[in-house]
Amino acid sequence: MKSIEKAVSALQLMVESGGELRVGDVSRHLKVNRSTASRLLASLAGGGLIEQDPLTQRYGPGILTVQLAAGFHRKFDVVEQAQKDMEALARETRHTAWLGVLSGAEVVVLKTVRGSQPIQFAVEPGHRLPAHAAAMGKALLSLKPDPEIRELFEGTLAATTGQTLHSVDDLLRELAQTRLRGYAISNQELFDGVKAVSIALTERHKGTSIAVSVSYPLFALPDGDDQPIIDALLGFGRHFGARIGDTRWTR
Amino acid sequence: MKSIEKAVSALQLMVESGGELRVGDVSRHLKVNRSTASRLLASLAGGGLIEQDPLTQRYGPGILTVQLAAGFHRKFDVVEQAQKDMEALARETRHTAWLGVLSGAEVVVLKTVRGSQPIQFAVEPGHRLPAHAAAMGKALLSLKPDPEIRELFEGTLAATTGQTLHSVDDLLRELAQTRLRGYAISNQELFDGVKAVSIALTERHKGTSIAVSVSYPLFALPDGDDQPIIDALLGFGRHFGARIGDTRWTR
DNA sequence: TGCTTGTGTTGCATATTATGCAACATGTTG
DNA sequence: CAACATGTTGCATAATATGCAACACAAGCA
Repeated sequence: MKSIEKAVSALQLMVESGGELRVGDVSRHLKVNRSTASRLLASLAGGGLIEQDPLTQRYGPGILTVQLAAGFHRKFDVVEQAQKDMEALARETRHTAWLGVLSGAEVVVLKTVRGSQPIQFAVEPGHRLPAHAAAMGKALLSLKPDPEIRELFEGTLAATTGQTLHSVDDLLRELAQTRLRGYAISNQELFDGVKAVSIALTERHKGTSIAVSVSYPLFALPDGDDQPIIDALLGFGRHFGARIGDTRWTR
Repeated sequence: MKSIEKAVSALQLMVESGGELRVGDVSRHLKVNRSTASRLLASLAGGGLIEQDPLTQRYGPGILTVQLAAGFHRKFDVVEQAQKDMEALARETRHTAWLGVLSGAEVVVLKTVRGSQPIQFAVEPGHRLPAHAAAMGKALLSLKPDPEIRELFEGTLAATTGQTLHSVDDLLRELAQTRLRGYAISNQELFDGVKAVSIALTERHKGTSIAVSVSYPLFALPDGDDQPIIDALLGFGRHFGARIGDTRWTR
């Protein structure tokens, strides 16, 4: 059903463009005539999925997206439940706490809670990070069997810093270590000068998995001792994991 | 572009069904063959707009909806800004504070802040209310010229209680009063035994309008004196309206 | 177990419809 | 004012969405 696939591509484009689309943008990126793009957007707008600003003629997300997202959050209501525990985690570590889920080979950030340190790294909810470079990504990938990982990452892995892993074999080795270690580490593999640790939790009944991480700039730990942060994260895992019925913490 | 319109209809159906859809549901409600419904949903799922639970085969909202909704909220970032003032409003009145926007002839609830009274009326964000029966709806409709209202409400108005207005003429009279009064009232027109008052605010630069209301059960005011609540709401309007550049409060 | 029923997915021929072209309308820039 | 960019509409043609079966699978039941 090609026209629907094009429509979804247009929506992805809308996200990438920061929530605003013009007919010309769709025409160019989807390589269709302007007329087609115009009709495509008009159809999406008809049902309220997107809305056209009467003045600028630009299209933006519609109310229907909010209603759909509410349904998504109901499925992942752990996100709401995690709020208080994440605040405690951010307070204890003084650094940003993250929560995300896997989407293909990327991690989608669903929530961030900033710590008390003056300089903090954080992104807006909805942002995507390459799973093989982010600590949350590794934590979530470590739940999957190796063959599935290979399928997901065919080809080379995109590098964002000099530390980024760039072969699937390296990634698989790293995931094996992660499983033994019990938590994932990203040492400047996503942002230079920033380290992060993460654990993944699975809701027993729903089967959905989330990752929670803490990120911290290296200069904030002159002695390089991040054990307190890891302990805090594992403490969070015990508390919150037990609450949502994660198989790892409840027996 | 009929196939896209069908896809959007399916998404609306998903919202109405509480965030879960099966192929059969789409087939029935859209009156298409199961094969068509199956391919339609598969196409939507391809781009991540919706997701299929591998176990139950049911479709639910995908991560893309969250990202799109984030874009929507950026457009209506008043919703975030209003949080603290709404909390103050709910605290002061001890009743639920609501925030919503107009979508056709309905109000979409974007946020509710519950008051301290033991019994509270509130709905989940994303819920739709008939605009002609809700106080927020009347407040928002009162911004529009009469002819536009007539166009929006052709036919009779659906009644949810015995008090609901059921002719467009009644509604127009009510809206005229609302404009003079400065705030809208819904006296048990939406829920029996529940009254609500509301004001609408318009962001000067963006031109987007929101409504904020306070709802309260009649038994909570034995003497029927709701002037304190109205005063609190108007106070909110002055504070928050000035902050977002509403033309009514800033001169 | 064997039978029935309900449901989701795929191959195929046909008819619906999505597409590019062109033209027009409108707004923007130099 | 000219030149350009952009959004929208009518129309003929090519692309594709659709229903019909048939199949696969699971659940309920005698």
